[in-house]
Amino acid sequence: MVHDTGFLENILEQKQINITAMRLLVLDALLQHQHAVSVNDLEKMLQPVDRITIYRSIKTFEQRGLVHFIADGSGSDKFALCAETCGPGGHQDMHVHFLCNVCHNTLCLPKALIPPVVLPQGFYTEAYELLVKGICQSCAEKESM
Amino acid sequence: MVHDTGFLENILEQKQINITAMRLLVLDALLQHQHAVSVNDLEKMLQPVDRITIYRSIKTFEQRGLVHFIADGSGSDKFALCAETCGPGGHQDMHVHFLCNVCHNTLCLPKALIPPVVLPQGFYTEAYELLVKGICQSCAEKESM
DNA sequence: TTAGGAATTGCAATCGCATTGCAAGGCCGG
DNA sequence: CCGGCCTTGCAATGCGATTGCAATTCCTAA
Repeated sequence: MVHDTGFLENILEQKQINITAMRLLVLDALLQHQHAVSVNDLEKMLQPVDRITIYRSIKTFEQRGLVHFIADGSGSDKFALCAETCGPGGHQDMHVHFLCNVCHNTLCLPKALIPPVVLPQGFYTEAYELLVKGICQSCAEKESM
Repeated sequence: MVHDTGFLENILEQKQINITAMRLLVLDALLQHQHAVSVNDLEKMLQPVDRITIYRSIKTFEQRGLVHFIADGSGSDKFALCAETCGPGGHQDMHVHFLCNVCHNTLCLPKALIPPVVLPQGFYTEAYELLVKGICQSCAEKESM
């Protein structure tokens, strides 16, 4: 673990998630990434930890509003830490997700707001998700060298 | 088949897709839906046709720019007919996809344009996809009765 | 401190979607 | 009619994810 245990426990407590050794490990691994990760990514990082435990930890995190799922069309689910305003009642991560065509990482761009979209008459919006594909900052820098 | 064979053949020819009996059946089934469909949907409609054939027909259609895939987070891939400007070179379906929380259908809203999104410095956009979740026109009407 | 119960974890099995390999069939040009 | 290519069908496989169940851990209460 690279993060302080107390720090991690605080995060779980704030979201009303029972503290367990496994969950601390999973959260610690999540915090080490700037980008969205898959269960496979976590499994590799956490070596002997059972895949199923990771799935269930993530599911619990999702239900309590600590992480949100991202469908980036890669075939496997990805997830990332939520904004602090998310909770058991629901998510409010209606921000941009960016999928880099070079490094294939998916990352959250919470600062890129999605402009309101005008839908045809009779449609009601409850949530939305914008997936932008292109070249991320990090890869763009490497290419220009 | 509910559509005229000549009509269907024209569509395939325009996209440079070889005409076969199976592909006419699949295309015919696709044209019967206003919303995006899954391979499962098609399999039910086309009864004795092998699932693998449907997968491969769709894949061919996708490569030739006749249909585009939609990831709506439902777990299974969906696809819908493309705009006419799509071709083997690539797709230009950067329109809104709407997932109804009531009937769970996904539909294309080509007329709802996506406003330009301002990304952080250093990010380059190549494509984007907006998935809006809510209540579709048809379900909204039923609920208000 | 200990007993009991709820929550969590691990293993095995299973499910669903999708893909691949390979052989058979159909189609077309020569 | 023959030969080759594209397409199709079946079987097997891969992979991500889920579920059932038993074992374990954790927490609380006596």
